[in-house]
Amino acid sequence: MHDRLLPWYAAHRRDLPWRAPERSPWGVLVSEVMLQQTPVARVLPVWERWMSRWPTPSALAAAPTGDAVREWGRLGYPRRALRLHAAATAVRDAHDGQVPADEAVLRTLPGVGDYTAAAVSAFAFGRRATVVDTNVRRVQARSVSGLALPAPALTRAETALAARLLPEDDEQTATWSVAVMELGALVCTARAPRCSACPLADVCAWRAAGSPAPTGPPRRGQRWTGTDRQCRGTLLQVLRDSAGPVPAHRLQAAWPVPGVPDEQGQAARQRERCLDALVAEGLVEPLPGARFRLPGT
DNA sequence: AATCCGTGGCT
DNA sequence: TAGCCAAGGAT
Repeated sequence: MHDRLLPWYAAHRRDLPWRAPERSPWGVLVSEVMLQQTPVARVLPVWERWMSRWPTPSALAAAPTGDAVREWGRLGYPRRALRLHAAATAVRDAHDGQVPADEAVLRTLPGVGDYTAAAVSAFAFGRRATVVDTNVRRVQARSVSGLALPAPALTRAETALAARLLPEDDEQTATWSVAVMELGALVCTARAPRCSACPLADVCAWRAAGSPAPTGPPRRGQRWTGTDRQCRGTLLQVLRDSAGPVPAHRLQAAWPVPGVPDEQGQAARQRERCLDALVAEGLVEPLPGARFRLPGT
């Protein structure tokens, strides 16, 4: 596989700023956190502004958390902004301001799980690490295991397979991992894979089996309308888009939104519950006089 | 282990 | 059009 995929990657790789030679480990960490469950196209402009404003972990750590939440914009999952700020603070206070290279140390940072720790160690420092994301899982499931899609949750076997597929040469492992991910992102996609453009097509176990349809239970979709997630997003958007403190009545006016049913005032209770949770999580700061704002802004 | 946590483009 | 899903993490 290596002699097929590595040349393909060299020819087709996207020139993303966090892959540029001059990017810092901090830039790589920021990109990996932003890319969690979020498409590249939406991350690009936010990453550029973020790195321009906060070129180092210490720079971010010196800013109010609310500034990070606002700069996060509409990337989604705004707790990631909070965790990235916390990670920057930990880097400043416990690691002399330098993003650590060791996977196990990275793993201790807020918002950094198994995937992100391996990715930063590999992509920012060139270390040997087993990087397993949804792209890697899908490419392996198809090309090696002959399955249309990977299992719902990451298995030990998948991690073991990813480790076994890494090139022996330590110098090549990071490039290999990003190449597998790039293939999953551009060719071996979840919905409509472009097998005719795939460098692995003639060795792919899934194709050899006749490209069978997915087996197992269909993924249950995430509801959205009327959920706490929609409510939280709506409340936070009001605060993001406001320069100063927001009176409670403006939040009350924002929820429920048109299209969301409000039986017996349940939407009002939901709004208060979500607002309380946002405050408890540190995404919103309550002020005297029934006003609210992004923390420290 | 299952669920929660945003957002918006794509088919 | 309404799901589907995108470089996961925390609990």
